[in-house]
Amino acid sequence: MMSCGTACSCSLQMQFQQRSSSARQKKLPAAASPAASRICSSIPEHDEEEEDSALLALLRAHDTDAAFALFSSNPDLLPCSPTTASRLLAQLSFNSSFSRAALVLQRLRARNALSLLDANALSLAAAAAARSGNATLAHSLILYMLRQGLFPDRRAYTATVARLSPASPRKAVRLFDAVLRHLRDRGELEVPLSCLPDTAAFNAALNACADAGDCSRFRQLWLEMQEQGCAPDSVSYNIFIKMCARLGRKDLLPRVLHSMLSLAGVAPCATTFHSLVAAYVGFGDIATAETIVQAMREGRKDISSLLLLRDADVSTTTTQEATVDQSAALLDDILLLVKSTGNQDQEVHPNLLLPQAYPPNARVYTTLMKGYMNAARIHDVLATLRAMRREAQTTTFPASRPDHVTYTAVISALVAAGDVDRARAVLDGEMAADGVPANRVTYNVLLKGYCHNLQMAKARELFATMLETNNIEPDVVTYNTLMDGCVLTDDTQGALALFNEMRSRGIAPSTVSYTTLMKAFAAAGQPKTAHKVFHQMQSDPTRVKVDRAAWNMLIEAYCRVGQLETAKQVVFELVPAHGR
DNA sequence: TTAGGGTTAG
Repeated sequence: MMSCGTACSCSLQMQFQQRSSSARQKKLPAAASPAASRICSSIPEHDEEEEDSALLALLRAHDTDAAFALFSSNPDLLPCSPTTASRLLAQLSFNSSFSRAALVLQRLRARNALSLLDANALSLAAAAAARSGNATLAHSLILYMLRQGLFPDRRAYTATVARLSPASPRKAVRLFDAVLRHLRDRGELEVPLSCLPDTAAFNAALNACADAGDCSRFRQLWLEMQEQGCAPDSVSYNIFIKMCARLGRKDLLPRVLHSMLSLAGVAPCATTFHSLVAAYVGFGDIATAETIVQAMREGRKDISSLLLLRDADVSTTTTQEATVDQSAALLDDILLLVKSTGNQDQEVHPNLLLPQAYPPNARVYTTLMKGYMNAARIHDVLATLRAMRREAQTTTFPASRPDHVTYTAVISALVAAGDVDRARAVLDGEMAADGVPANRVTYNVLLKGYCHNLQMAKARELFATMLETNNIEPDVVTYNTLMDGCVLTDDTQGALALFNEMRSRGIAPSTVSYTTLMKAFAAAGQPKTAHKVFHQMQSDPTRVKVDRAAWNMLIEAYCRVGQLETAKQVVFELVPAHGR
């Protein structure tokens, strides 16, 4: 665990801090740096020292709140010693809301004083930034540390890679690579143990590769982690399943489970089966997903051989699928490698059993429901809900009790099937009876149902219930949905009013909000107003991305009223912007 | 510290 800087009892941490401060000294002698002299000239010297020691005293007394109060009450106050600055940031990052730590960083940066911070404080800040959802800041902090020759703690870069991955998986992979390179370049003896990657760190990077669809890097990392003594665990294998799913390698799924059981000796976890069900659902193979869920309900331990046998049956009866992408073929290699590095004495058992039973939980069932929904099998969605409630009541599998996500999935399926009344009945009926509260997403789905059914009065009534009776704050999706409802009912002014209401609530419009508002004006035959909205989107301070749909909407607005020349001009404007 | 169910446009 990273030290918060308050105790420093761990000798390794001490060693680490000493090393990093000597590195800093080499780079930036505090007295000679122009930044430092500027800071010193802005405040009388004795005051600065006094304030610094007052701050340090509070921090040493573990009164982080008081220290922050002192810091924030005086905008000119800047900790001038590395100890105070690092300690302030470390303690705020460790046990306070991140916005406080961010303020300290902001002020230090504005005064060019980031070099006061030691590796421990920067690592804690990066981890806190990642935890609070600020992936960009966490990313910059880790890169800054690398540039300064400091070693980020593994928890810091693991959290950062994980937080970057969903939106920018390639960036996440690059960051992890940069960290590995940095560690390698410094030689192992110098690197503090807490900075070396562990299985969790590699898992975060593997997951980023899976998100990026980067099979070849995935394979390298899989090998590299083992070279570094980090054995893949069940999470690694779950990510492997996800990678197979992304690359269309349905054929590998039974082999992954088999390899983990027989050759690597890794016990699956509940999520392994969830991942498998999700993968099969993604392939549209509901029958196999059902087989797994049914086997889980029966408490069977032979799921691995069940899948292998099923796979063998299917291969003989169906023609081979389209040729496998070359990079995806690398995954075969990994399974072979598992074989060669695994326990050679252990016999490959065709009827390998799971170490325990894995009863299905609400997540597994909800994933199966998604499969039914995709196949428009609404009766099976409802049957699954009934089965879950029955199972939970008979207490065989309390984990299968439907929760708010399950109910939202059911309501979503009913809405997709065009049955809003039934969807509403689930909200007021089963959901209420089970004491499962609806959340914003549930309401958003139902609102979409009413809007698509052109029942705007009902939509507005539900919107009011959501806000007033249940105190659920709307979000940008809520407003986009309602605005779209207005467009569908030719209510241009209504759409505009909602757009403004959203902004007055402090909710930032998204690209979809702008496009929907443009759609309203386009439908009303007002291309110029649509164009104004487009300009607003381009100059939005929250920097929404003007995407293809927005350009298309603008072109359509002019085409609708027969202004083809203006539409052409827009196209010419678009062409250089998109390089076509 | 990593995986894994539910929502918005064109």
